[in-house]
Amino acid sequence: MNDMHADDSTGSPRRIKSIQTASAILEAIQYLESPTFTDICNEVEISKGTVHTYLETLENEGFIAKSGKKYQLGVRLVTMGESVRNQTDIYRAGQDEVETLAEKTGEWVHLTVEYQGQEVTLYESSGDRAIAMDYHLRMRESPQYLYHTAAGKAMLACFDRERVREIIDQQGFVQRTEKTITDLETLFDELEQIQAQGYAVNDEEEVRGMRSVGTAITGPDATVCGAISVTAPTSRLSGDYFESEIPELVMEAANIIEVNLETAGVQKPR
Amino acid sequence: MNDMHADDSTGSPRRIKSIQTASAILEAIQYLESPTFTDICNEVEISKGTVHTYLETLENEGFIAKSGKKYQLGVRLVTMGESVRNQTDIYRAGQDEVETLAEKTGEWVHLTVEYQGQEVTLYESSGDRAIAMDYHLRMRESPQYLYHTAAGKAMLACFDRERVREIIDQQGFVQRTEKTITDLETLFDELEQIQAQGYAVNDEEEVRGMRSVGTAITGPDATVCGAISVTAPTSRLSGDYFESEIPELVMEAANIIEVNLETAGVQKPR
DNA sequence: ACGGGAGTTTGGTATATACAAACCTATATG
DNA sequence: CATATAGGTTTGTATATACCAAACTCCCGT
Repeated sequence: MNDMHADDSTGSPRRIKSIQTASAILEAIQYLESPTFTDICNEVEISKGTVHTYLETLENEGFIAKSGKKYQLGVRLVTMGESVRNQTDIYRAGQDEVETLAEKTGEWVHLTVEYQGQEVTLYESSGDRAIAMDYHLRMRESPQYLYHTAAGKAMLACFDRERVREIIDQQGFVQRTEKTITDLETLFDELEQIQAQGYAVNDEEEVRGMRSVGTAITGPDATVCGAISVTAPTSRLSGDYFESEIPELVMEAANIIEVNLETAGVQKPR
Repeated sequence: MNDMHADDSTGSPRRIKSIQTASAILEAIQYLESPTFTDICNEVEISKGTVHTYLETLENEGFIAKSGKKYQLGVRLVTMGESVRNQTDIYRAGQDEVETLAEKTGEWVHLTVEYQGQEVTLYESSGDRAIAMDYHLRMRESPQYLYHTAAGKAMLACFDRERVREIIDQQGFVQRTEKTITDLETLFDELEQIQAQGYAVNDEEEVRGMRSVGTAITGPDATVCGAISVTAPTSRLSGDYFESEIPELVMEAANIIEVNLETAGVQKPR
């Protein structure tokens, strides 16, 4: 008695359609930066009147805010986002270590997690030599493809290969630079290597002139729960520094975070 | 229990009920920290089956995440929250100045905005002497009452007194310490004083042993768009330092942010 | 094995939703 | 100045859908 009205996606659990619609509208607003009413109508395929009602409601609930004629996501989401971070174990366990690593290296350090096949930045810290702010802004705002970054690849390397295949099947390969990985075979080869050496590198695969080194963080239950990475311009991140010193530091940091997670888990197992 | 067409304020706009319900569920999850299914059912007065459908949908959309039997807000909210901040003028215009001020003073510095009569922290930075981390965690996560904090009072002082009255009418006075303001008259008197001297202080009114100094930030259109404050233990924040040096620094920072806002507005007037 | 609490699925129905089209309201256009 | 046009809001209404209750499954403790 499974399929009655063979509908979309997995199985047929009931869903609240209005929430899906609201979600689409929020996504449109986030994507379009500061869209006007009609911008939103054009993005989502819903009648004007309906969109209007949704916007009214979302604004009333604090999910969006209207300033002048433009819509934006609302500050309530800042509060909620903060709440998520503080409840996420890896954030609490890793925040200090990210800062320490940023100070040691002087570069950008990111603490990320995987979410629905993409990479989300939970926390970041910049050392005193860190550059390319714009890029990092974008990175914080929107999820990234896992195969684009060192931290992402480090997490992929821990996943079941079947799962990796599913993620890629779903997303396809998006080429960002001439060095971006664009086929499964290359990716799988690299994942093997990452597993062997314990860390991943990103050699101008996402942004030209930028390299990074990342490694996965595993929780007490032995599953990956995130990754940490150092990012810097190729000019500074090269030679022995790139190939052994930084990887060493990154792995050390990951290790400390893992220990923190372990002890945190002991403190409140429930 | 509720009146049928409970339309607040303007006219009777249509609303999507499902979004309101979803919002209530999200709020419950945030409030209850890591509730189980039944916890949520008890918090919101909706039948089990319905709650189930909502949770399925919200999880599917990334607004919440289930780990084991517990529900939490989902990482999508982190991304969205970050996006809000980066699109908020005062955040972009003030971030650097907050950090500078934190370095200069060595204490906690907060950049906040008003939202529905409450105070939301957009950004914060801690100097090297900053303490009482727990308190600041809470502060970031949940909105605060404006009359509890220096930054909040600084904003209130810029509001129309009628608006202040409305906000208080709605919220009532919640006493946190023996120094908390608990009546309108005292509040209004203080607001006058704040307007006169250009900054507000919080003398252990929210947390015992903690003082702060804050001032409002006005945008190019001459409306308040936020506030900045310095917070430190009473032992360090006293005498001339408390009464003139720090206020001086805070007002200077606010001024710089206002200039940034001005020029930012000129750059892209759209 | 049994009871019961926790969570999930299902049927039916009241109603909330979403469309279309009418309706305003500014801003351009002739 | 009149008119056109796009941007935004409101309303009537058929129908999709959200909601409850109750049946059901699963899991845990005894």
